[in-house]
Amino acid sequence: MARSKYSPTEIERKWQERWASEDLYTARDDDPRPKYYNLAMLPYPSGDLHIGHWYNYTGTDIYGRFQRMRGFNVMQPIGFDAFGLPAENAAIKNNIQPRTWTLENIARMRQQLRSLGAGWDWSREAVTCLPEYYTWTQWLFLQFYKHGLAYRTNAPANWCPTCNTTLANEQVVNGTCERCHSVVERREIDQWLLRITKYADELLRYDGLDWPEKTRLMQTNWIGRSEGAEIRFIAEVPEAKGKGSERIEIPVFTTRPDTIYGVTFFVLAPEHPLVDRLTTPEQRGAVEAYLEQVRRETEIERLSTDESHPKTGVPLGTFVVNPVSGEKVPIWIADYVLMGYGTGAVMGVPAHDQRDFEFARKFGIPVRVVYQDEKSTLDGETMTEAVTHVGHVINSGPFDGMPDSPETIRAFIKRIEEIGAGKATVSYRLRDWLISRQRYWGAPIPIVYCEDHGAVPVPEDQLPVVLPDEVQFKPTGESPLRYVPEFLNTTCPVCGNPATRETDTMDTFICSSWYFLRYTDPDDALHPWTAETATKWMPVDMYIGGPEHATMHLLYARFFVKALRDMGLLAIDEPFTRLYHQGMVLGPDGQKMSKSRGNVVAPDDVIARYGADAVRCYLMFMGPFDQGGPWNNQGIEGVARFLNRAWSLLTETIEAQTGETAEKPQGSAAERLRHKAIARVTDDYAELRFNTALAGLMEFVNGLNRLREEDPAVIRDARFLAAVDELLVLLAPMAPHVTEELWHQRGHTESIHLRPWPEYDPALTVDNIVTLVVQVNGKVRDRLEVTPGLSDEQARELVLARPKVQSALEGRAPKKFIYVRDRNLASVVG
RNA sequence: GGGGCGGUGGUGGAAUGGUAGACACAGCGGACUUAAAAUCCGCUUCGGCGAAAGCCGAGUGGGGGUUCGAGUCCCCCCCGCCCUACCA
Repeated sequence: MARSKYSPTEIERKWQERWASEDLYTARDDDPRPKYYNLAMLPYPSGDLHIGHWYNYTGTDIYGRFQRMRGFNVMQPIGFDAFGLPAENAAIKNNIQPRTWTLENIARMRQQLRSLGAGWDWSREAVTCLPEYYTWTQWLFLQFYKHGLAYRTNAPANWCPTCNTTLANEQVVNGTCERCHSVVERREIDQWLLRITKYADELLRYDGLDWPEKTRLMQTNWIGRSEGAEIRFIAEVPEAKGKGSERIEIPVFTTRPDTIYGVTFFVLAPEHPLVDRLTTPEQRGAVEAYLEQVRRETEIERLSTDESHPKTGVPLGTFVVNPVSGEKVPIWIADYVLMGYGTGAVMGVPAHDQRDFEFARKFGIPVRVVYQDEKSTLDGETMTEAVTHVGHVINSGPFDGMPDSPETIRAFIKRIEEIGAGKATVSYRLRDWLISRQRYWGAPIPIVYCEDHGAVPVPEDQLPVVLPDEVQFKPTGESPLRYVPEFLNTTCPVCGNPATRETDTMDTFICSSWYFLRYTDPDDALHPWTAETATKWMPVDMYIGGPEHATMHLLYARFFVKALRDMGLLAIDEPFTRLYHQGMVLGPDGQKMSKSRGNVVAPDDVIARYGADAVRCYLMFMGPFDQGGPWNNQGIEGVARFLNRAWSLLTETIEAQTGETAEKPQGSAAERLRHKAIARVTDDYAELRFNTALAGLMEFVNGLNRLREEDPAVIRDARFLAAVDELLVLLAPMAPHVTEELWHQRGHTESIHLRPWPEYDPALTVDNIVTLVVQVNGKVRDRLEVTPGLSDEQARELVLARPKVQSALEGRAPKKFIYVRDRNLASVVG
């Protein structure tokens, strides 16, 4: 018998073209079915789609296809996050325009994205580096500015000396640049920030979000909300020449105002603005030496992997007065106090804070206990570590005897407020979002500087501020745009006098903070999105991407949506209703893939050899989708074999249809296999358990082949044919090309991907003979074939009559008999 | 230091408190073939007994507990990975 052979390459090309020409995956805004916005994180166009992209997009696509078959109007767009540093680095290295480099990469990656056979809605594609996109990025910046959410300030910035640019806190990893790993320095620079801190509290709420616990926790920790008090200590400025002494108040932030009687010293961050004024002439030399040391050592220390850095510091020679106890304690500076958190000043309570304790012990500062345990064993002289929560208050005047509790803290705050020394307050770890980049390849910040009018926003009708193509890349530390006179020089929108443009560009995370909105209507030339379609499609129902974006992109996008809502531009609170993180595909050696290890698997090669369907299936079969796993070159062979077996089963069954049907006993077995497969596979798809879904489909195929072995004529039984048809439908999300091909060979003219998802009959998922497992005293001792659903009495009688059960009981009478009908299990205790 | 995830055959991994190892990979044996590839069939947790069907024992990082029954739940310990890190 001449049989067609499964040759994926041909089939896949054919169907990809056909789907494109029929707009099969173009989501219509006026479709009456319920919408489903199925989103994958958009790629950066680095040049080639790597296996991680394939993994992410295969899972996303399978899920989208499943939802489409379940009756949803699925919108599954794709685009490119196309601004960013690599384009500029490539420009410098290869003497090619960043724009050219990027667009060429995009062209190549579009082909690769197509070769995956995913149901992308290409009509909605967005490319963030094109003026029709970034004009709206700039417009959004102006809205943030208008609403007081964008501001410019001179503040210390993370500076990467190699990339010659500032970095956001999120881009600093272990004190080094996340991209080039140079040690990050601190510099004072004028820069733009977005006021994300205004939304800190709301960002801590995840109402209605189906997000991984881990990701929510990471965001919560990143935001780092601490309740406490701001307390003003009073310092005396040393007498300057010709002036008398002066008293100034220095606020500290503390979460433990209840330990204020335990303060034995006071510490400022080295960068604190009052350090200079509070240094006595005697200490000036030592202080300046220390400041120099901190500047030199901080970054090196941050690099060191030492668990605890030894505490360093130096006294200023001046003192502060504790506003509650009236006591005078010395002021120090130390680099364990950070200018960027709280107020940059802390009250030192060594007995009850471990960092303060280490500092005090090192410099011989007294340790005063203000919380005592029941047995009064705490002694400031002898204790070896700080004790944070214990017993009751002592040495604290009117507060003595109060327990370690939130009420006690409130009592202290009340007292502090009464004497006018401070107030209850909340501090966050989260800082405002620094968005200025001294780089060329990004969206220009639409601001003009005028001598008379300062920073003036570019009028909206003059957008976009177009990025010029011809620039020189010089390692100056400034944006190359500064050296393009046609760009730099302009006129003030207010007075018309000569003015200069802002030459910094925006952090690319801005571009990716709203792209999911642009997808809802990417052709709108008059708005960033159309209210009506955005309302229809948002929020995103399922968002799939890597967990590494937890504290950056995913937090920024939430902030954007909340801010835009408050500006009246959106009517939703959250962008992504359900979030899912795929795992990582490792090299065959179980290690992270990297060029230096030589364990990189190139998707294009594998597809050329096995076809996209096999690659898709294998990626999903490797392990749980959220865990990933090592790539195994033999593993994909197994999956390819499975697709071949399915192909043969299908083509042979189709060919065997002669018009005559055969009613065979195996037909009803085929029907049961079919209903069981539907039940199992549907659940697995819904929970993104693609590995077990595929295992279920393999069992389905193996089962049908076994029936065929028993009686080859079964393939003309209508129930067998129905089972084989169902196999195609169930496999379609995973292997879209081969199933489409066979579906048409089967005689259908409409795409299999528009089929409704099948239902199953629970009654038909039950076998008519089941194995009853018998445990005696907890050990499996016997198995017997029975019809399901025996009564307790029937089961008891059958089981106790079994010789193996008898011998296991060794003549004892059964004390207890448990029959679990649903589990087909009996347990005898004797 | 803090937080999270995980530890199951030679390998990747299955397993609503109910037959541990589904489904695959690799391996071994066999069929087909002049031969090989491909394909198909069988075996494959470990130890012991048996000619075999099979039987007995152990077994999910280690120790304890709850339960008729624990990979799964509880307590203690060990190991690995990821994130985070002087946040007052």
